[in-house]
Formats: sequence, C-alpha cells, structure tokens
Amino acid sequence: MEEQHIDTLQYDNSYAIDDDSYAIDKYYKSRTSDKSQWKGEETAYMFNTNMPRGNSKKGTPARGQGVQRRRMIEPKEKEPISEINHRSSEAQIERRFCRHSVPDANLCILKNARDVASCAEGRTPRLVHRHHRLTNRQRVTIVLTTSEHDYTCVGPLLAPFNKMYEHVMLCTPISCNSPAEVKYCAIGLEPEKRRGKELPPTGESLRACRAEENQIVRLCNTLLCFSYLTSVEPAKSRRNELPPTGESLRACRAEANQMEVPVCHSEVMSSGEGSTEGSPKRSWAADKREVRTLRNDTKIGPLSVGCERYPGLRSIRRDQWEPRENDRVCFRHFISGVKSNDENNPDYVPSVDMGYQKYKASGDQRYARFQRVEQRQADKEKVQVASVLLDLSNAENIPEPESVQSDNNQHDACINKIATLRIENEQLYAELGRLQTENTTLKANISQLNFENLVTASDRKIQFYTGVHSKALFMWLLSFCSCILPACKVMSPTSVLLCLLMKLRLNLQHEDLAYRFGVSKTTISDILNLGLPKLASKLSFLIQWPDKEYLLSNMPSVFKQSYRRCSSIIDCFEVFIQRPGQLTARAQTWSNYKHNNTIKFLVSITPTGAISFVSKAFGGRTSDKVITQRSGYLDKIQHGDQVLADRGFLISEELANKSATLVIPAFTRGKKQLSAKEVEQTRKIAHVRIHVERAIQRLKNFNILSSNMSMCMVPHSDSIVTICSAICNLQPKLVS
DNA sequence: AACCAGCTCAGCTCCAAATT
DNA sequence: AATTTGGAGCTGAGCTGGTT
Repeated sequence: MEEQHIDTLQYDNSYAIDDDSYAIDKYYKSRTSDKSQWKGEETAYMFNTNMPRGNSKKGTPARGQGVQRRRMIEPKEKEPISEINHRSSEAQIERRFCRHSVPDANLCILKNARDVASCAEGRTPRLVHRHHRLTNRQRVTIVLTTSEHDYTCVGPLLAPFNKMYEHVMLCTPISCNSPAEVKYCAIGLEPEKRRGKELPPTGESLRACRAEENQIVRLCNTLLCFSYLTSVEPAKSRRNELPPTGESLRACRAEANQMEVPVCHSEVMSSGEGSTEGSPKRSWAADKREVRTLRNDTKIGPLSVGCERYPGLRSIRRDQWEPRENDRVCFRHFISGVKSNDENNPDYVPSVDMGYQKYKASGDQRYARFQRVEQRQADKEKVQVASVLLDLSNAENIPEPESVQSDNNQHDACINKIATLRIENEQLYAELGRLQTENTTLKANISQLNFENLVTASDRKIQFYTGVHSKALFMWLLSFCSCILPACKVMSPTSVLLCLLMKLRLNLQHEDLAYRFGVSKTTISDILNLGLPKLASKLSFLIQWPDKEYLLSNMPSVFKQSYRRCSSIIDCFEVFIQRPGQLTARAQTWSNYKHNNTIKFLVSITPTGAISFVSKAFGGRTSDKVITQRSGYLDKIQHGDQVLADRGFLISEELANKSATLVIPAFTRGKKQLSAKEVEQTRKIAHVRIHVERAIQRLKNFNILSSNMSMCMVPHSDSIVTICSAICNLQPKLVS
C-alpha cells in the first residue's frame, strides 16, 4: 500500500475507507485533548500504516506530532512471513502468531472483542478482534467485506491492502463455542447470539473454562500459522494474502489428504484415546484438519461417526454408539468438507459415507439448492448493508457515543442523532432566515441614521444645524448651489452643503466634522476652503439694496410716522479673532471697545429688517466712520434717502453730498441736559434702531461670528458674513 | 483628481520665574 | 501682591507626498 504522510491525512476530509485511521485519530483527539492519555499502543496501531517519511528527521518528532506520533513512525521490524514455513521452529511460529494475537487470549478476547462475524467454515459467530472500538465506517467495511468474500477463522478479515488488515482480525484462536465467546454473548454485547448459549461460567467452572481455553489456544496458535503456510498457493501466502477459501480451500484439503499422514481420527481427539499407544504419529497438517473438524463438533452427538481409514468406526450407528464429549466427525463426511451450523445447509449433519443413505436427493442436488438459498440471502444482506451505509454516510460527522454496547444500540443512537440534527438543522435555517431579515432591516435603519439623514429629518434639526429656516429652504439652497459646491467623491452634495453651513452655524472643528461625515479632516478643510468663497459668491444676490418703490410699499408702520424716507439703518459689529502673529495685524485688529483682537463689519438693514449691505472685514481698531467711508456703503445712498445710525457714525457730510440725511441720537457732549425734543427724537431713533440690533443678533446666531474666530477662518470672514447675511435674509420678516 | 495619513506650524493655556 | 514674561505642552488647521 502506498504510504501516506500523516500531515496530508489531516487535511483529507474524504474519509475514504482506507483513511479510517485518520477518522479514529480525529475521534480520539476529540475525546481528549491530552495526548498523554492516548495509549501509545492504540496510536501506533492506528497510524503504523501512515508513517511520515522523508521529511522527518530520524529521532526528531514530526512537526506538531510529539512523542506519541513518533512512536508510530517507527514500527518494529517484523519477521517476514515468507521466512516461516512448515520447517520453522515453534519459537518462530509463536512470534509470527503474536503479531496477530495477544498473549492472554482470555483477557484480550473479552477486552478487544468489537464485533461479531460468521465464519464461512463454521457458520458460527466469531469475535472480531481489534484493539480499538470500530468506527461506523470500519464496521461497514467489515460488513461489505464479509458479504463479498469468504473467510475463515484464524484468518485476517480484510484484504492485505487494507489498512486495517492487521488490526481487524477474525483471528480467534479458540473454538466457536468457547466460554470466552459465550461470555461475550452473555454480557449483552450480542443479545441475538445469546440464545442457546450457556450462561457465563463462574467460580470453579470459570477457572476450568479458562484452563480449557488456554489449552486450546496453545494448540490453535500453532495450527493458525500452519493454516497460512500449507496453502496451495504458498507464494500468495508470503505476500500476506487471504487464507485459502472456497475452491482453493477444498484444493488445499485435497492436497492435504494426499499426505501420508492420518488426517482424521476421532479417537485421537477423544479424551483418553488421543494419547493411546500405537496411534499414528500426527503432523501439523493433521492437527490443522483436526482443529477445523474440532470446531464443527457442535451438534453431532446423536449421529454416527466413521472414517474410511478406520473401518472399525465406520459402521458405528447411532443406535449402537453413544457419543462421548470429545468425539469428532471427519470433514470427509460433509459434502463441502465443512460442517455447517445452518439448519438449511445439507452439511448441518454429516451425510457422506455414513454407512447408510438417509436422504433421497443426491448430495449435489441438495448442495445446489442450498447454494441458491444462500445466494438469495446474500443478496438480501447486501441491500441491508447498502441501507446501513447510506444512513451512516448521512451521519458521517457525528461523533460516536463512547459507551455503546452493541451495534444495534449504536445504530439506533446514530439514527436518533441524525433525526435530532435534522430538526436542529431546520431550526438553524429558520434562525438564519430571521437573522438575515433582521440584518437587512438594521442596515436600512443604519443608512437612515447617517448624519445627513439625521440632520435633514425635520425643520427643527435643519434650523439648529444650518440656520436655514426649513427643510424645503435647505433643499432649494442645495439645488441652487449644487453646481458650485466642491466636487467630493466621499461626500454627497447634501453633506457638503451641510458641512459648510454647520461650520458657520456651530463653528465645529474640522476634526469634529470629519468624524460626523466619516471623512478625513483634510477633506473637510478642502471643502471649507473651496466652498465658502463659492457659496458666498453664489448667495450674494440675496443681499440687495432695495428700490425706493419697494421700500415705500413695504414700509413698516413704526417707520411711516417719523422716518418715511428711511432707506437704511446701519451699525457695526465686531467678531473676536485669534491674536495674529504679525504685530501689524495684531495692532490693526486690536479693539479698544472690546479689549480684544477683532474684525469689524458694517451692516445695513432695510426698515423691514432685511440686510441690504454688508461691508468687508476691517480691523477692530477701525472707526465706524472710516468703515462707512471705505466700505462702499455711501455708493448705495440715493437722493433723499434717510439713514439711521448710532452716535459714532459721523457721516452727515458724506450723506449731504448724496442729498441724503443722517439721523443719529442726540449727543450729550457739552450739554448739561438734553432738551425735550432731543429726548423724544432719541427715543424714537432707539425704538427703530432696535431692529438693526435684532438683525445683528440673527447674524450672531451663527456661532462662527459670535465666538472666537480662528485665524484660518479670518481670510474667509467676508464670505462667512455674506453667507450668514444671505441666509438671514431667507428668514421671515424681522419687522412687520 | 481626490483622498488621506503624517508632519509642521501657529495659537492657546498653564505655570513658574522675573519684574514692578 | 499684582503683573508680566517666557517656556512647555496641547490643540487645531494647513501642507505635503503617497495612494487610489
């Protein structure tokens, strides 16, 4: 047999019949993780046909296999069977036999009996010996083998090329009715075979049985070896092939009959007569034949016995002869040469040369009929075996129960296990379907729960995160600005717009935005740096200086009484910034009013509260007047306009040049007390100027304008204020 | 071209030492 | 004792070069 590396076996899940050793190994590994508990003898038996070679250094354990495996790597040198012949010494024969048997037959038979098979010779159940419990597949292998091949006692059960050849033996060296086998049947391992058997012997009878067994075992040990060597095909015997069966067996016996030795003499085996003086000298061939006949002594008591070589016995008839315990019948009196225990077999009783004609039909006719019956029985068994094999193949991965007492029990346990596993499998499939549905639902929920969907879920949220009044307005902004938004593969346009507006509304850090949208902070930085100017440019049209007609038609009631020609209410607001590194910038942005570094913007609103003008950013130290002069605000002023401002806006001359008027609160400088008219005018101005403060407050709702603006955002401050103002203009009227 | 990890730089905060 | 100064450490944002 081609030897297979053990490592390759470990990855072979084919579970071929020849790989049963792997299945056993796997089974034992599953039973115990402590390899020290493995019996070295067992593992050696299991693996000695799969020894790693070549790659393994001598004396070095194979990788991952340890000492236990190394023991199986190096099998003991066996004596070649070809070296044993009929001239071999008893010691040689004993050594040869010990390969197949064990020293203490009694113990081993009880301990290692694993199965029962029928011997083709004796038709009686024989124990199948093995040092390990058989796996299902091994059992099937035996069943298939025994159904297709004849075999005899004292022979290996399997073919020589089978791995189990030397481990699964029908090699019982005792008779079919030995007490050991009776005990085996009696303890319940094979309940069907118990019928007609004796109860296990105890006490004195047990010791007597063991003495008898030991005596028979010693005899059989010798004859066992001879049964190999006297085959008609000695060359095959040397190649460890099966012992002679069927035709070859008969030929072997015919050859043995031609030997010039007495083959059958019942008196030799009879107690007291076997040692009579003058009896012919026995050869091993004779011993072999006698043992084969000895095993056929089950139910011949009432019959007459005889032999042509011993005419004195030939004529003995049952009515004249009282058989004794050890009387035997020669194989020549059986049609097939072998006594059968099958009641249907014509060789159930000896019928050849019995000295009388008992049956009407000839021996050949009766034997042919028996063969037909046997063939039908064999076919039926094959069908049953196939059925068992099919069941076992379905349960191939089921670990064997440890304490199974019989094949039937084991088979029933397997069937029950299969049924249980099928139910469990169906339940698992149902569970799998439920989990898949749940998984799909959860994925859908997760997609709905991403930040984009979360923000745009309601008007309240969209207002909080972006400052845009409603979701509809946000969607309009998105559709209007999508063409100018920075292209981004990892973020949708909605997310980009959200990112831009959230930066303004909440002044979130770049890293925060990156985590919220699942991108890197560099991507956020790029989006802000590119998107803010573009968005401001796109939304700048929302900051428009209104026409006079529009102003007049939409003038609020609070302005109609005193300031009907008011076109603008101006004020400045400051935004804190980080302290610039450059001293010049630091000086320019220092605000004496705020005592901090700020940037300053001029804001103009219409009487309705809409932002009509926003200047660019100026340093915090810049006065309101300068900002007004340099921001381009005066260019918007038209003839006859009225501008409401705070006290700091001293631009009356510039407005006068535009034929416009400036309305500011009265100064208290150089006066002890304001006149009543001045107080009333100041009150009125304050009453309408409050709206510009409200507008600025709307701008300040964008946290980027109310908190400390980082230096990285200062360059975008113009765009930021523009965008915030545009969004404020999209909100409802400030003054009604 | 878009994206991103890692590096660099600038600003802020805290704290101890120096100065007033 | 109050204020200022300078350094260390931390944080946030931009820059750079590699990857996709």
